[in-house]
Amino acid sequence: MKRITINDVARHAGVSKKTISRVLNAEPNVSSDTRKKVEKSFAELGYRPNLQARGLASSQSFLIGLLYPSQSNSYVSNIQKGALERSRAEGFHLVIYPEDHENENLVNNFETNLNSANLDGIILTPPFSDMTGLLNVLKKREIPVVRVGALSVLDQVPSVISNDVEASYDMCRYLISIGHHKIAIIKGHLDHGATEQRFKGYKKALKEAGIPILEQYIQQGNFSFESGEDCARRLLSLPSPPSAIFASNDYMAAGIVKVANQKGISIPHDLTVTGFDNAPASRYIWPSLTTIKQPITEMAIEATRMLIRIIRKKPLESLSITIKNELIVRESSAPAKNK
Amino acid sequence: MKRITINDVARHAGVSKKTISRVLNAEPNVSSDTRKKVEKSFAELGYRPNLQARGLASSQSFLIGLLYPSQSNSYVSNIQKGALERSRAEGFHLVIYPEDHENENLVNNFETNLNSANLDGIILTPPFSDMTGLLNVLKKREIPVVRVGALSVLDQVPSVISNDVEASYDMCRYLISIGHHKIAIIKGHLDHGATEQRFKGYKKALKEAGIPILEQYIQQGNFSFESGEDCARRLLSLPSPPSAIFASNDYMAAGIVKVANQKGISIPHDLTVTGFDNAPASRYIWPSLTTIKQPITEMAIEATRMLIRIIRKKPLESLSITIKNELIVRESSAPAKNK
DNA sequence: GTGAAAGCGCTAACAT
DNA sequence: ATGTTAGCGCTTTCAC
Repeated sequence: MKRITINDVARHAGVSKKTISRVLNAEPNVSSDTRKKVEKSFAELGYRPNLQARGLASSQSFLIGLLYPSQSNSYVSNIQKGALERSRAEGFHLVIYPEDHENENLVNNFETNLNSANLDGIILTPPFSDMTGLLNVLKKREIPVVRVGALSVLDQVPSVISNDVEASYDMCRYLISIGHHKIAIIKGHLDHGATEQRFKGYKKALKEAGIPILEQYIQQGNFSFESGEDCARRLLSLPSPPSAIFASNDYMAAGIVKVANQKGISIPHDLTVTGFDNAPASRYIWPSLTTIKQPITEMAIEATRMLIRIIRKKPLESLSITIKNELIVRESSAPAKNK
Repeated sequence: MKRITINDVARHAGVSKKTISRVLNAEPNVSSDTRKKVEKSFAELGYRPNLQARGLASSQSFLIGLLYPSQSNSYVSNIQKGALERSRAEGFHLVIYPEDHENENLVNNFETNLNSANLDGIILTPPFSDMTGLLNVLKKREIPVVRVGALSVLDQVPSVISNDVEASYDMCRYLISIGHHKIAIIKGHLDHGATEQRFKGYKKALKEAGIPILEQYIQQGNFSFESGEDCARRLLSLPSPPSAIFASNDYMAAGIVKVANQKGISIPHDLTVTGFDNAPASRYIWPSLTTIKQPITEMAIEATRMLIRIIRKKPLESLSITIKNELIVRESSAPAKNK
């Protein structure tokens, strides 16, 4: 089966190659008659342009790269979902690059990809969104970049974020509103920017409500299930244990639930537990977790839309877009008991 | 920053374009002296070949497509992981195509991708691995394909599978070995091929052990958490409830755990629950689930390896490769109580 | 509004 | 073992 090329279409439609190309690229200066004729030929011949050839001639690739940490989870699936939705709609293909963010050679490795694939643009997810070394290389090579979930605001590098401080503030406000005063927090991994943000929201909400922030109610976790268990054990053996524990992610919250179950502490009757992220597991454990749903897919859609605008050299409406998080109340939280 | 091309390298190394090309493609007939000289020039100039140009000249794309169902989960992440590991090592890029498997236009949509991206080969995951319509199109276009987790054995279309019948047989053998006779099963979604396979293993193990297969111990679920809850409620209100329930996936098993917890039935003391898939949630719920770990990443690695061999027109050792599943015993199973 | 010519960076086929 | 020539399928440039 011989491949149909632009020449075949040109012959079939009785016009020049260039006119076909114009139709293909939606360029102006084609009469609507000609355009129709050409489109008819496309259909009749079953013509599909060759990406490689277009790419070579126009130094494009129609490929968008997605860089994300290799030990990934549901966050990444949702990012992929969003990025694909837009790329596909605009005729781009999505090429995925999981990388170990602790790898020394990260920038080098990734540059090799860049060069060989000739990516038209790149979407960065955390923690890559804040790696200045990487961003500098990308900037020097003038490759369009959009950052998702970045912490720092950088001139010239567009980003799409959600507000973790606000979300965590909302969560704590909710806990306070249902009568909790003894609210503990389990913090996340120190390397992760979100950790500090989520802690900020906690402090803000408590301070505003006039609740003292107690050292013993602040535990350092690392986002793992096991660290959630450890911190929960410490919190629950305190002389005056908290009535609510806010874990900085769902896996740690799941660890709390396990420890509580083992100790015969009933959730939410005796203890309220909340998480963050709306991980799939948050639905499957019992009781299901009250948590924060980040608009991950939506963020990726928006990021991809922005990226394609940059690739096409169209102006951006705004350099940074914030999408709201959502509080999801499930079974693991209930009003504090009056004592 | 001007792009370094093969011409620059040729000039720099004092050889012809073609020789550079030979070194690039690891072709024979280059003296090791020349090869070294060229490689030195590569390094000094920072030369990186252009994918588009190579592709156009050799009608390749160095792109491998991964087709998977869009409502995907941890299965897909693991497939991606494996496929990437191999593709990357061999200089291919992975382009992802989530598609709705119930979409009527699937084959057409996907053909458009094929045409425009010029994929060198395609990896099919369930349920696409068994779609004959799709396979026929791919065959007609002579595009290399490898199927992961396919049920049917097809001539000429290589596949990498794991043995669900055997895994489910192993699971039931394990339950029997720790003293369970009253073993119920919750079946999966009827459209899913794995459902029947997993049921077969169950029947085989019970039959072999001389345990009668009781109608009331066989429940029809659909792989969802909620269907697990429903089936569990029915099973646990039976006059003679089972001492062990084998759910055909982890989400349904999580549903059983929830219902048992609500009813005050202690797992594994009063009831053993097992799942299938080793989904992340199986670790996070309490008690954690005894389950089957499918070698998903390994399957994808193997599939990609095979695919690249086909692309390179090297012979395949075998048309179908089977990788063993693994039984993971966690907290949700315990010996049956003697009554 | 349309077309002709040149060339993107590389490899295939054929020399030598 | 190495080089020459042509051309992959398209876009760019510039002409009409």
